[in-house]
Amino acid sequence: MTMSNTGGRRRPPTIHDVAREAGVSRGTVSRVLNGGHYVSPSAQEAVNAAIRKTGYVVNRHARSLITGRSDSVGFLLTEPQERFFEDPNFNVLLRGCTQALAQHDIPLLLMLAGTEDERRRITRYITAGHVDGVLLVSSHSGDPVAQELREAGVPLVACGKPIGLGSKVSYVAADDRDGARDMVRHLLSLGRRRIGVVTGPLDTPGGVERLAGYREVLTEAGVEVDDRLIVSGDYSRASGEAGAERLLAQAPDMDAVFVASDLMAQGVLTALQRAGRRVPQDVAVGGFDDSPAAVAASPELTTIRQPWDRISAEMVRVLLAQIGGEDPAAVILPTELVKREST
Amino acid sequence: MTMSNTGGRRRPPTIHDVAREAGVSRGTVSRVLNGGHYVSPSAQEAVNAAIRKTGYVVNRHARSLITGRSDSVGFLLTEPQERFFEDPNFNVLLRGCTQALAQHDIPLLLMLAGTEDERRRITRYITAGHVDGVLLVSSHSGDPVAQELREAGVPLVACGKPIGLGSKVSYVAADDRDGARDMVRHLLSLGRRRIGVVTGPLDTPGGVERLAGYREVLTEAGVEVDDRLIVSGDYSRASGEAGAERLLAQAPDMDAVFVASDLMAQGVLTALQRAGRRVPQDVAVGGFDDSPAAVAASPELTTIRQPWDRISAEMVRVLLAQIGGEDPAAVILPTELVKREST
DNA sequence: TTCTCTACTGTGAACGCTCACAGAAGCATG
DNA sequence: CATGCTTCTGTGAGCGTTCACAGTAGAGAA
Repeated sequence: MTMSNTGGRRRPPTIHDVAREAGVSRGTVSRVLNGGHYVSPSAQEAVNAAIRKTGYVVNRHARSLITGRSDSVGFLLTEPQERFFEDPNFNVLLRGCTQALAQHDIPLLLMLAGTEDERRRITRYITAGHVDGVLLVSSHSGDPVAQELREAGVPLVACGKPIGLGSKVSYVAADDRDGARDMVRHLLSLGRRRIGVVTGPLDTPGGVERLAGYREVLTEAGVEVDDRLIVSGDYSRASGEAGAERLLAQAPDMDAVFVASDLMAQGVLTALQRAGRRVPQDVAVGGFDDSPAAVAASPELTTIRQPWDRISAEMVRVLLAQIGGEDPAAVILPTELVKREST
Repeated sequence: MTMSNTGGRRRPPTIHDVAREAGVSRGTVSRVLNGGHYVSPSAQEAVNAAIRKTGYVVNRHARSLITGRSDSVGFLLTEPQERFFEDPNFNVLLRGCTQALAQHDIPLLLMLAGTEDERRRITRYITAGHVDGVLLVSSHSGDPVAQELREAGVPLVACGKPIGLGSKVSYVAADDRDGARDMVRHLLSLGRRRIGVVTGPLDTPGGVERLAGYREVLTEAGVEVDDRLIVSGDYSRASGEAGAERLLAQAPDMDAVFVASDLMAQGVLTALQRAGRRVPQDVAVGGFDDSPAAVAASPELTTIRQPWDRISAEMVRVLLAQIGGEDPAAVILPTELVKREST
C-alpha cells in the first residue's frame, strides 16, 4: 500500500534544489526570494534562472513556521442571520478585498461565524496565529468577536464604524451622515418639505448616522422635524413596505421619503403605488447604497452610492499597514448622489 | 527595539508545553491530537485537560510542513466576467461550501482568477501544494485551468458538468434535463400545446441539457417540436426580453414559454406584458433556478429549484473523498418544481 | 604591509510538528 | 522461563524555510 504518486503529484522542488541548480547556497536563494539585498547581480540572475527552470514555489508553511507570520488574512463575517450574503454590496466587498490582497500575493480565508460555537472555534483559530489579520464584516455592532480579537492583539479592520469599541479598532466606512445630508438636501431642492424617512436599525452606525444627517439638514433648512415622518426598518424589503404604510397613515401629506437602503426603497415604492401615489410626482423617493436593486426598481431609484470598491481597497491597505506595525486608523470615504427617475 | 509583545500578542503554547503540563511526551500528545489511537485512557484525559488549561491550538504550518498536506481547500472562480458574483446562487454555493468545510475544520481560500495573469499565478500557487484540493466554479466550460490542475494531480470538483474534459474530473450538478422535463410536463398538464423555450448559451451544459429535456418531453407527448418556438439567450434579463419578442414574432400563437433562467424569465415577463399578453392566462411562464428574482417578479415565477445547498455539501464531500484517495465521481442531484403564479 | 570597512556568501540552528522506531509492560501461549 | 503478541510510551530525525553569525574577498585608509 504505497501512496507514492497518487494522481501523479510529485514532490515539488525545494530551495535546496534551486540552490544546487544555481550553484549557490540556500542562504543566497533565500535572500533573493526576500528582496534581494546583499546579493551580487550574477548570483541574483543565476537564482532567478534556476527558479524558472525548476518551477520552484516557496513553501509557505515552512516559511510561516519560522517567521511566525502566515501571510494570509481572514475575511470574517459574524452575522447571526446570513443576511449579508444576500446583500449585493457584500459581493463587491468580498471581491474587492480578494483582489486587493491578491496584488500582495496574500490569500484570503473566508470565515463564517454565525453560531456561538463557530464564533469560539474561529476565535481560537485566529488567535492561534493562523492569519496575520482580520477583515471584519458585521452589521450589528456590539460584536464580542471584535473585542476579543482586539484584546488578543490581532490586527483588525472593520467595515463600518463599530459602536462602543473605543478608538482602538480600525475601520473603513462610507460617510453615511454626509450621504444622507446630500439626499435630503436634494429632496429639499426639489421643493419638498414633508420629507419622511425610513431608517435602518438604530443599533447600527448606518441607521444612526443616516437619520442624524436627515435631522441636521432639515434643522439647518428651518424645516420642522416631525416625528410622524420618522419610522425605522431593518434594511429588508418587507420592512420598507411596512414603513411606508405607517408613514402614509401618520402623515398623509408626505411629499418625499428618504429610505436608508435601496432594498427598503423597493418596498416603499410598492406601498406607494398600492396607495395610488405617483413616484416621483406625488412622492419623491430616495434610496441608499446604489445597489442593483436601485436600477431594478421601477421607477429607477435616485440613491446614494457607497464607494464599495474603494472601501475594500482601503480596508486591505489599513490592515496591511497595521500588520506592518502601524497604529489603528479610521478612514471615512465620501459618497455620491446618483440621480435617477424616482425624484 | 524589541518586538516582544506588539499589541499584547504572545507566543502561543506548543505541543511541548502541553506534554509537560500533562506529564507525558510530545508523541503521546500528538497521538491524542490525531485520533487518540494507542493512547491509554488516563493519558488521553491528562492531555485533554492540559490542552484546555494551556489553550493550546495546533500549529498548522508545522503540521503541514511534515504531512505535506495543507488542510485547506481553494474555492476557485475562473470567470472573465465577474458575473457569477452577481448571481445569487453563487452566494449560496460559497456559503454552503464554507460551512460544510468548517465542519471538518478546514478553511476555505477564496481565489479569483479573472485575468490570464492571475490564472497563472493561482495555478502555480495551487500546484505548489498550498491547498489540498480545489472547488471549481466556472460557467463556461472549456476551462484550461481545470485541465491543468487535473494533469497536475490536484483533487478537483467542478460545479456543473464541465464539457470536454473527459470523465477524469469530478463534478456535482443539478439534473438540468430532468428539471426541464418537469417544467415542460407541468406546462403540458395545464393544457398548453404551443410551448416556447428560451434556452441558455448552448456552450454550457445547462443550456444544452435543459433544451434536451424540453425536446424529449414534447416528443414523448406527441407534440410537434417547432423550431420557431426555440430561441436562445445568455441568461441575462435583456436577452430574455429579446428572446420573448422573437418568439412572439415567430409564433404568435404561443401559449406557454419555458425560460432557462429566472433572470431571463423576468425579461420575458416584461416583453409579454408590453405585448399585451396576460400571464398566466394567455401565456404561462416557467423559469429555472428559483432565485430571488423568481419571487421578485410579478407575477411570481413558477420555476425549478436547484438544490444549491445540497450541491455545495456534495462538492465538499466528493472533494474530501478525493483528497482521501478515492477516485473522481460525478453526482447528479434532483431538482424540484416550485409552482407559483406565472403558470 | 596591515587594518578596517563594505558587500557578499555559506552554514548551523532553530521553528513546531509528525513519523518511524525502539522499547516497556502486561498477558497469554508454548 | 522463554517467546510472542498487543498496547502503550518516549525519542530522534527531519519536513523546508529564515535568521544570526561567521566567514571571505576586495577596496580604501593608515
